[in-house]
Parts: sequence; structure tokens; C-alpha cells
Amino acid sequence: MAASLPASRPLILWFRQDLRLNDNPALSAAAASGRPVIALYVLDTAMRDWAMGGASRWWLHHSLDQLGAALRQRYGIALLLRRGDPEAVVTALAQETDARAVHWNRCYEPAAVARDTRLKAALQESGIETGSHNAALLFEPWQVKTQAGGWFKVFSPFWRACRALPEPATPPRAPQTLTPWLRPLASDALTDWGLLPHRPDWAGGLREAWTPGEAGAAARLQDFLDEALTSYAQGRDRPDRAATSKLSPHLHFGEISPRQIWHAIRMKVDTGGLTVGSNAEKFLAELGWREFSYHLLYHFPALPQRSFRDDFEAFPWDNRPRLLQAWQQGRTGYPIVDAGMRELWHTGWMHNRVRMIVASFLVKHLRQDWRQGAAWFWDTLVDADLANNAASWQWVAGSGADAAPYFRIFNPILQGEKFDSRGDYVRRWVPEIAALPDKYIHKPWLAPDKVLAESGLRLGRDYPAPLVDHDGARKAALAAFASLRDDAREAAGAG
DNA sequence: TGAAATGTTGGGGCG
DNA sequence: ACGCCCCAACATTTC
Repeated sequence: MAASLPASRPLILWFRQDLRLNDNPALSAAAASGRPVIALYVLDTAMRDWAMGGASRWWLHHSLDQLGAALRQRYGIALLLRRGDPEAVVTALAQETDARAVHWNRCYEPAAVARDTRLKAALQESGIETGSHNAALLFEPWQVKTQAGGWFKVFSPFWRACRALPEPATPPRAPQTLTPWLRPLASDALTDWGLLPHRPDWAGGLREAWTPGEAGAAARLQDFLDEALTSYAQGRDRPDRAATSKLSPHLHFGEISPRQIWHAIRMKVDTGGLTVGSNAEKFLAELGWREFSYHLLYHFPALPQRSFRDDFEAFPWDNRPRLLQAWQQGRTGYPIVDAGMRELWHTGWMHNRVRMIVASFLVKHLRQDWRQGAAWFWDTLVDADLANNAASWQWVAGSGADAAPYFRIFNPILQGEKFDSRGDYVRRWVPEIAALPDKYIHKPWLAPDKVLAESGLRLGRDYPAPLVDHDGARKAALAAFASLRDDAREAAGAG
């Protein structure tokens, strides 16, 4: 009877990286409160480090568009859009509307944690109730502990510990009703935020490749379950096949939760038997790597800026913008590397196997600082995610937790021949060498003149000669690594 | 979630 | 027939 008194003070439901209605604990809490709800998204224009990159902004625009439509259709609630320093915007809105409570789902980036902690204290100080919920992770970073009570620095024991915890709860569906707050509020228009590229509009490839939003995420998951899961363990390494889930950007923006994925997989395994089982295990472990990245970032907040292994701070990087730029533009002369970089530029995404290859190439063959690579990925990936990006780059560089040892240097030719054996992937993204026979598709510079001529390819003109020699670059990288070790030994000896 | 260098073995060509 | 050498093919070690 008293549940929806018009005079009841409102609850602010603050959307952040949880742009969905289903399995959204903050939204469920808002519904359960019975209070009128103000749905808010704040564009953070005050952020200094790690402001959203171009590809992410494109995605955000469409995801907010979808969320706004869903809120309106389902609940008759408008998504209020404001920009500025989120702390100030939320505080001001709470005062403006005499809000009784503010609810949100947690973010785990160090700056967001600090901000939310301050905001929570300030709101409570003014007698406003706050609620923060977990919508983004299977397990909270502080929940997973070693025997000794510390945090994990190695993946396998981390994931084992996760699996020993109670399974994540079954994700609830979106609540039936939310009570709208009827007083009109000034809102920005989404188009005013300039999130979409213009002059030039480089987003054509993104539009072809993606459907941002909760419905798009659900469709993507269903497609993966139907088409790719049963051969995931093998197929996931093949960039020439559509064998991965491509859920990463949806996960980043919270259009789907890892809990929803976990349970969808579980249902599939229960009905599908063993062939699904081992593949599902492999896929769940990928969710595990995501959890591990968040675990690392939470407990080592400098992860995006600083090498996890201290000795790596002394690594003799070869700071040469020309090399970095050739890598960014996909003009290294190594087809598998260039294909990956061009896929990234065109679609805002790159196959995971190829990410490892291009990252290894930048850090080891070109000896450019992993932070340069991380910054480029940050700007160009639609799934750019601070925890995943920092942890993964450090993993490849060898500077991270449980990282690949530095001497593990991918051979871009062998990797290409192994995982893109017929060259389909390379031909798609590096069309100028498409006419080369399979034998030379991953090493055009070894093709005899006759073959080059028949393929209509002038090496060094139509397609670059290799930027560096593989064997020489490999040896140089190993030497640089050795110098790091010697420095450490010397320092220890001197100390 | 590598690759290259080095070591070992065994079949077969050949004098 | 026998020993020698060559060199795949595979295993181990090293970076």
C-alpha cells in the first residue's frame, strides 16, 4: 500500500560498467526498495589516466543507447545522462532530488575504488544510504586467499582456490517492475557527448563486427554455445576460424555478467556430456584469467604503470618511435603480426592467439616498452579493460605475475604456420600478399623472385620487407634480458 | 599459452 | 659381412 508513495524520496541507480538489466544486483536492490528510481550514467570527463579510448567510446555510445531504450520500454524509466567528475555529479544529483539512497555495482580500477570509497563516506555523512554490489566478477578479489591469507601471484593455484569456493549464485532475471521518478530532470543528449567518430568516421568496421548492448551480448553467447564451444579447446587458437566467444567487450561494459556465462556453460555441460566438459573447462579458465587479472590489479594497483617484477624497471627498452609506428600500422613485414594489427584497427578486436604474437613481437623483437603496446591497445580495442590489458601485457613481456619467461620468444613465422596454416587469416587482413602460395604466405621475403613476380608482389613496395631479422632480433632480446640479470646480480653483490 | 641448440639413436647406403 | 658415416627423427637441455 505504501510502497510507491509519490512523495517517497528516490533512489539513484548509478550505472557504470554494468550496462544491463538482468543479473544486475544494484538494479535488483533498487526494485526491492520500492522507491522511485532515477537511473543515471555519468560520463567521466575528469579522468586523467586511462580515459576511455576511441573504440571504447564508440561502444559506450551504442551500449548506452541500448540500455536507455531497454529501461524506457521495460520500466518506463529514462536514463539520465550527465557528465563531469562523477563524484561531484552524483553528490549534486542526490541533493537536487533529495535522494534517500544511491546504489551501484562495484568497479575495481584503483582510481574508481578510491573515488567510490570517498563518495560512499560523503553520502553517508549526509545521511544518504549507499549500496555497492558485485556484478562484474565471479569472486571478489579479496575473497580469494592463499593458505597464508595473502593474495595469489600464480594463476593455477589461484584458479584452484576459486573452484574450491562455493559456486557463484544463479543469476536472477531482471525485476518485473521499477517505479519511475516522475519529476523531470535535466539530461544531456547522448549525441552531445561526441562519443562517435566523425571526420573521419572510422567506425565502419566496428559497425559490421559488433552489436553492442545486452541483447547483442546474449545473442553472442548463444551463438558461441551453439557453434563453437564443443571444439573450443582446439579451435580457440585458430585466428582463421570463428572459434572464440568474442564476449570480451560485452563483459567489459557489463552487458553480460561472468555469472550468466558461467551458468549458461554449466547448463550446457549438464545436458551435453563430456565432449562439452573439457572444452567448457578450458573456456571457464579464460574467465578465470579475467578474474586473476582483477585480483592482481586490486592487490597491486600500480599494475598498469609499473612492472610487477621490480627488476624489469631497469630493462633497456629501445625507444624508437619508427618501430612502434610500423607495428601500430601493421607494416612490420611479418604477415601474422601485420594481419593482427590491421584486424585490431579495422574491428576494434584481435584474436587472442594473435594478441600474444603481436605483443611478443613488439616487446621482444622490437624491444619497445610494454606500456607503449598497452597504450595502443587501450585506444583501439573495443574490449579495452584496465585489469586485463595491464596483466596481459605484463604476462607477455615477462615482467608480470606468473608471466611467460622472457626467453619464450614467439617465432612469428612458425606461429603463423602453426595456427593459420593455410594463410586464410593473413590473406583476409593483408590482401596485398594474398596471391602468394601457402608456402610463402608467412615469409614473403623467402619467396623466389619468380614466385613474387607471379604473385604480382614487389617486396619493399607493395608490402614491406621484414622490419627486423627474426634471428638477430631474438638474439638481441636475449642479450638485453641477460643484461638485466647481470645488473640484478651486480646490485645484489654490491649491496 | 616456445624455440633453438644440442644430444641420442637407429636405419640404411656404401665401400 | 662388416664397419663407417650420414642424417632423419626424436629427446633433452638451454635460452
